[in-house]
Amino acid sequence: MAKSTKIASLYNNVVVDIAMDTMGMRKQALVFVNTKKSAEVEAERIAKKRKLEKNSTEEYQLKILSEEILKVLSSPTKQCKRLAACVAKGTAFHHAGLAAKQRELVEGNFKKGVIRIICATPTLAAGINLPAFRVVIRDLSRFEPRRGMARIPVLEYHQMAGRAGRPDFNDEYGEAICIAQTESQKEGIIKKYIHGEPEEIYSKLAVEPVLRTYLLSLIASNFVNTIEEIMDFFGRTFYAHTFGNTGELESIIRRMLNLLASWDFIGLGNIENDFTSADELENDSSMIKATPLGKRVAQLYLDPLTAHELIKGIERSKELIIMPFTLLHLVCSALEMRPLLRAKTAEYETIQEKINLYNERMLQKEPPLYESEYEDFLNAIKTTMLLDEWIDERNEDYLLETYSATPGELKYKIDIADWLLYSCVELAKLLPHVKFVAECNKLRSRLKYGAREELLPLLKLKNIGRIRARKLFANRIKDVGDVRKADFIVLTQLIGRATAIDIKKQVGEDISKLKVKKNKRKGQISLNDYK
DNA sequence: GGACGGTGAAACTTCAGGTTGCCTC
DNA sequence: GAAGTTTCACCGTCC
Repeated sequence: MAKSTKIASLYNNVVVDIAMDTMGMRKQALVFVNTKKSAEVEAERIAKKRKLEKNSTEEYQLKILSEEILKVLSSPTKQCKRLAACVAKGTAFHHAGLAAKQRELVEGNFKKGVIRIICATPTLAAGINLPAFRVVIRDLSRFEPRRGMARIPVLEYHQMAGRAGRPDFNDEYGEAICIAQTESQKEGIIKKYIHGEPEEIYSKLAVEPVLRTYLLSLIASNFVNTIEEIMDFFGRTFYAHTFGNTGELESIIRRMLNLLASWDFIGLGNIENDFTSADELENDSSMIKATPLGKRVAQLYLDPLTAHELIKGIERSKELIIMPFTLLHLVCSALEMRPLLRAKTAEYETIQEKINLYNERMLQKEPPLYESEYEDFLNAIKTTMLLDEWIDERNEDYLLETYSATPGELKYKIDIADWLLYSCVELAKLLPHVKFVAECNKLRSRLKYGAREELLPLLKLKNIGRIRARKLFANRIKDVGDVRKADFIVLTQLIGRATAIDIKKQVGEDISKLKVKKNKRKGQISLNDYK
């Protein structure tokens, strides 16, 4: 049923008007925008206009939540402070740059009705089930690298608009609102998004990294072992179904087989490793098998090209001193790490200095200047610098200011780097390169905690992260043995009573035998208590 | 006259997201 | 392509 709603224009901004109107109805809204920055700015704009009743339950609830959000990281970033300030007014922004815990809090408290408005990038529409009475789609276009500003797909519009209405909360209907600046824009939106057909779904199989990954895993799992079987298999895929003609696919497959063979990931079934090109095969029914290396690559779900580059790096490292920076650079050069941080013109000098510093020891070679890959190379170095500073114990706030890398993005990069380093370990075991395995494992621990090497012994203890470990280390408690020897009072002063008891227990000391009495004043212990 | 603050136009900068692996000391 | 941010010129006010 068509229903028209008039919303008063009071704030000189359509989104703020709609948001205030929604809250006035005691309902909730989701606002979708096309950049992370816009999500933050829009949430702040609404928050500034929101007036809460003084000393109300709502104000109190939001204050508590706001404080919780601020405390998520040990040192709050500018982003944390902005989010906390918004939440104090019942609005929030939501995008992939948030710390995981903050996302959870925002989502959970929107579901509970504590947060009334969320301004979000499409993250929210994709996976999470967060319905709201109103959905405001402010931006229907988005910047795309080679195309400039492009209209978003109809399917994506449906994803967002579909969040409108909460039947569980007795909403009889929901409202999805698009913002148009002009009358002609309005007509365009109605034509494309309201009455238009969604796009066809197409197969991504012909994208080379996907194809070579599947090709290798099909061979490695012995699902297909001859060119005939391979062609037959791909002939029955959705890709072939959509495009009909498999001629193009077939030529790509043959090219991929040649590559896999030249990288030693596949070989002939009877005598392993004895062909370097699929063109050498006598016929299409020759038995093709994965080599042990190829099998491992397939098990790791690695793109064979990435695996090949990693292997080259591992081989190269045999003649070099392996350093954390060069290891990180090796994984940052992999396709899986993209999108990389973008090197800005003003940063070229600092980046160049890093390159000069490590140049001779780099596991990935520097491409020639002025070639198209050079920009990627600089971006990879900048991403490496971010991770290198992280393992040098820089905090999230510094990293956000220096690299514009939000806590959420940092976490994502760390996860992928960890997976690639794990892959390096597995590949290096097969090559074999023992020293490389050890260095990778050490680096993985440092990456996990964001700590220097000297803290690793302490980080093995549960409930000890980089902050507490650094405190202990600064007080000459440097490993498990030192923890065992350490005075309980000193430990308590450094990391708090509960954690002190906990880690003493972990190193095999039963603290209850130490007759520790709690002082009247909370958490404090006097010398007399410790006998 | 100079320091300071406010304002607005012009120039500049930046742009969503998030699968896979595993046993390990 | 457009939103958001930064920079800078300009103006008014105050001491």
